[in-house]
Amino acid sequence: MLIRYPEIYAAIKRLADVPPEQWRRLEGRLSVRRFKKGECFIEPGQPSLEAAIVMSGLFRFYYTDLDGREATKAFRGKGELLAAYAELLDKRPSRTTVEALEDSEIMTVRYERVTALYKDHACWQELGRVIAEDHYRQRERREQELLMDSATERYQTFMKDRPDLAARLPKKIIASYLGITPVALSRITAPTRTKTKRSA
Amino acid sequence: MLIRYPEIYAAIKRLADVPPEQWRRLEGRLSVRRFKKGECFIEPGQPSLEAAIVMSGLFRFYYTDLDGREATKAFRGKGELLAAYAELLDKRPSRTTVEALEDSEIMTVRYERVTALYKDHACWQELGRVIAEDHYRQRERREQELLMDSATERYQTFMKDRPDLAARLPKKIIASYLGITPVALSRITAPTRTKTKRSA
DNA sequence: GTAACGGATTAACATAGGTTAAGGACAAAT
DNA sequence: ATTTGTCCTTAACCTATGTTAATCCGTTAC
Repeated sequence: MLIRYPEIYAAIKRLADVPPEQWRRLEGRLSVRRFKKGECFIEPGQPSLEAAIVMSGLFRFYYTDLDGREATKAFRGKGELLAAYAELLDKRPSRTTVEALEDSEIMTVRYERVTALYKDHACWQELGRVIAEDHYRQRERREQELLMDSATERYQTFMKDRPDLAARLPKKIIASYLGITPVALSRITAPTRTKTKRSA
Repeated sequence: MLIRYPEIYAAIKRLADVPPEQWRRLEGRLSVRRFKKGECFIEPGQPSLEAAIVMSGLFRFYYTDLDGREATKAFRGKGELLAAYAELLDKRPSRTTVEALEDSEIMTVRYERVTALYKDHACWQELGRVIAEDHYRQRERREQELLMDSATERYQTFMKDRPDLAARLPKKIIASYLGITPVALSRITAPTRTKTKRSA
């Protein structure tokens, strides 16, 4: 029996040492799902049971609060993981929305299929560990930015680190990711006065 | 051979299913270290090689930026883990300070002693995974607060979730954790006007 | 005891970012 | 071609929080 999705397997192998015969146990459980721009993979209140890998397209994670204000938590593109991670771990319904920003295609698997493998082979524990560590780093970095950098600095960092996304995204989404309003972002990008650093 | 630190072993067992014979392999590598109030377990620029468990006392993690401003990232007390986590993972020098807020005692182990065990028994991968997942949840929760809640709301959440810490900590440290100045915190706690929600 | 120091509070002022509203550009729908 | 809707920008005004500085209090050092 062959590897059916060599591209996904290669992506997984980059994270953890999953041998082919283990991979085949998961591979059979994968299903393809397609999303049109604007459709949601995860909506708040839904039980959060599936994880996925993005094959093509782009997704946005965001919180919505009681007043309807949203804050964008992350973007995920090709080869990246799609899951309401904290909610999966806690088996809680999601408070997060995961929305396709472009027409997209993903491979999904029920999360319990993965956790069921934990006891059979250390490679699955390793995969879980590496993914959790990756996620941790992203969150920590962002926490530090939110705590210490002004909106202008966060904008500059974003433009430097993710020029690809900056080009693909409407500015209001970028503003939401930076934790500011579109109006505030317009002020930052306006040509006239340049303000750079939060004062000391 | 007996378990030498049953209390620590019990704490570990709560996280992952580490059998006694595996635990003994790590236990022999633990060393006790003591810190007086104000001393640092980790300082910026140091290579980050050790992880530890707090036996008694209290520690504070904080970033320092170029202008010397600090932002407190987390507190860790008895039974909790002490490590510059992202820096350990990346084998980078720490950008974080970990400072004892009270006279404290910890058990340390070189991080490589732990990673060396990963290949020998799945329980260590599991432990690593569970710890990373735990850390992830903490960061994600805080990111959401910073993104969506006003300083007043963050203060109220902190007082509700960690009344124990609120009682033990000077207010300037709490302010630093909330991402505001001591002056701003004083305003929030001032008796007169009560302001609660960020407007919609 | 007194001096020195660090933390907390308050006031006065400065500024970043939010809110509202209006207008313009562009795309999709009719 | 007109309409509609969405996004972007700009302006005017408002509020939360930062900054600086003065004062007070409690602790530690002398």
